[in-house]
Amino acid sequence: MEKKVALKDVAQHIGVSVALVSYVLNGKEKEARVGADMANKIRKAAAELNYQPNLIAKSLKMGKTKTIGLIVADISNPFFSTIARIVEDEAKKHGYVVIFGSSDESAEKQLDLIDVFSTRLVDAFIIAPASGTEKQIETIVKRGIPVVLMDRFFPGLKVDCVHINNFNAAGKAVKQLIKNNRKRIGMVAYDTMQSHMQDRKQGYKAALKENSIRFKKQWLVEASYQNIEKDVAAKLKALLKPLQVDALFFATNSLAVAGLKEINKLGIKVPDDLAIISFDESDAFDFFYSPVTYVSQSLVDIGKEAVKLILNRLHNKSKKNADVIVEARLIVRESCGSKL
Amino acid sequence: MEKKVALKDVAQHIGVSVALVSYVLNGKEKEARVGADMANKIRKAAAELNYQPNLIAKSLKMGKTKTIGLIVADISNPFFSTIARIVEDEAKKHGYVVIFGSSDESAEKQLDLIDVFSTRLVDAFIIAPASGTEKQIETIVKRGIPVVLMDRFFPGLKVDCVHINNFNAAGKAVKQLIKNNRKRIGMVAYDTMQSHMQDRKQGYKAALKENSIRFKKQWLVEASYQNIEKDVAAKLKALLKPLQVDALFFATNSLAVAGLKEINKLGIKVPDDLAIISFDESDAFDFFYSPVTYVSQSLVDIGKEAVKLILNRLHNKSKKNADVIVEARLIVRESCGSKL
DNA sequence: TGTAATATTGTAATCAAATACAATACAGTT
DNA sequence: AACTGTATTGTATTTGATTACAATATTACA
Repeated sequence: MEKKVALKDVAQHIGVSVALVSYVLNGKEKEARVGADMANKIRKAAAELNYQPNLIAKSLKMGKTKTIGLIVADISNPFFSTIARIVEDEAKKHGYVVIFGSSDESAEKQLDLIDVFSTRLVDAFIIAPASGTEKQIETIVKRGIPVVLMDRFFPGLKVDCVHINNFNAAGKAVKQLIKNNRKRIGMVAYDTMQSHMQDRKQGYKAALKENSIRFKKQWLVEASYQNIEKDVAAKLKALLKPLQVDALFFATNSLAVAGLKEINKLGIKVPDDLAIISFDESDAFDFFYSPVTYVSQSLVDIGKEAVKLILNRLHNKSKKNADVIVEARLIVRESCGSKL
Repeated sequence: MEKKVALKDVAQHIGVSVALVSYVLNGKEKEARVGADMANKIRKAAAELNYQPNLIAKSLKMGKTKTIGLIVADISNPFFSTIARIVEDEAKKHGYVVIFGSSDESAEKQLDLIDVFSTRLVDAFIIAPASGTEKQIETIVKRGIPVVLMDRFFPGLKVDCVHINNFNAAGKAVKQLIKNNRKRIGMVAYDTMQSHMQDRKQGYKAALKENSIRFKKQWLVEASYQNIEKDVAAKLKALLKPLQVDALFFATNSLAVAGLKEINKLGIKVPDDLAIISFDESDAFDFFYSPVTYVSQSLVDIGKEAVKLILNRLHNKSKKNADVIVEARLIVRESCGSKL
């Protein structure tokens, strides 16, 4: 096990002060007026000794860690891991590294993660906030640490955020079902107050109303995040046996995957008996016997925009808070039925 | 923006030295023989001021960052993101945080990540190594930094690793196909020298041989990781049109997803025309019209064991290198056909 | 040659925390 | 009262790097 070589070692190796080495290796020879031959000698020595700066020491001195804390509901969910990958790539381009944490939609766990990341002095946060964590986000902002919310946000809270227009997206989906002559349209959502979910529900209801379809309470199936499988299975069964709707709109891919399994189990035929539209993508949607129509959010855009906003904050280029709306489009396939 | 409160602030607040505060807050009052009332006063002050230790400073002093660097091929791949989640949870239990990076199976990118993580002084690495990176791993070991390889490993290299027995697992899958009367069994794999892939191919060939089936070169379809989609589509088409096999064994879920799409496109019926078995899981497998039989690796075990091995190393509890074999079992469903 | 101006390089403080060692205080003993 | 021993608390160094400022060397010019 070789010991690490530090600035001091490089300096001693050629008999100069650490200051010089630091200046040269940071490209500040000009400002520090270091002689050209000295500079070369230093660079050569650093290379010879294979000097690697200690970023921890640098962080301590500079007060910056070049680290972004990413907090999502669950990194194993493809929706978030895909975003994570984009964030990773974008962050790397600018010398940042990402540490991640999964909140499981729990406010408590999220607070824990924020604390842990804070004591590690992450330079910024990118968060898909759990329900009821507005105060947590506010605290981060107050501390002067850049934050970007994604996927969800808190109306009224002054923070940068990136998300789609959930109200419209849901509306688009529901209108497509209506266009295909469906009149009794159910929705499967999470029972959370989070803005994105509320907006999807509102968008769904508004689309019904706009088309003079009277919303029925039992059409809205709400599952808890903590046990999707069981909740969806049980509550959906109640709605589908006997069949009280002719179409279903799923608020997320996880809900859809759970729901489609139950639909298969009940032997309901898509789209003839029941038309389907979901939010987000899934490999499963491509292989369902009736390829699933879905609202596609550009995860690439979400990830890229999130990092862009964070970098703007970090470089003080932004004044007031940004609210970036990312595109969402309906990918129409068999599952939503057809006009006739 | 409030300034951070440091040890010094707490000390000044009650007029004592930082040493005392440090001892007390680290639970070393006994060793340092700090008076009981003093200790209480300090704890109270720390709480009042909401003191949060600066882990960066601590890391510098202690030479430990309580951080694990996780390097996988692609964090957006559910196989790896699922493991990442397990690693995250296990690591958190022990006060560790995870930073991640995706190598895209590129040796160069992987080296980059290792360098970046090294300068940040991660305490340990968990890596699913890209092809041809044995030297990189060796270097880490030489530097005395704990590493655990997962999913893949390098025969002969002395490092801790966690993986399934790929040879046997592949054999099990192929034998199942043979049991179901398939005689012309193809395999779709990656064209890499990585041990896990080689073992799967060898297991496949051995199973054929053991059953007196003569392997034909064209049965083995090899795709490059860089463009799965096109490679699989093109090469599989060559094998399936006209149909030269009556069964296909996919070496990973990504390959299977790409392959199944092509199979659908070609209108080949599973399992009647073609029986299917894949490695790993996927939501897609559940929804394919003929539910896909697959080799299930326990990702939970892989993740947990990886962290366990790392912690052992970090606590010097381990002497020689461990080689943990995780269970893999065949989940038999429709796609692999039946006996008659 | 003396002095000012400029070019180079070194010194030392700083970041926040840990800790070896020093220092002081106080009680008990003779 | 002087001394020893233990109980408490403080001082100062260390970690590796950055950087303001000080110091020295060199060159230019009168």
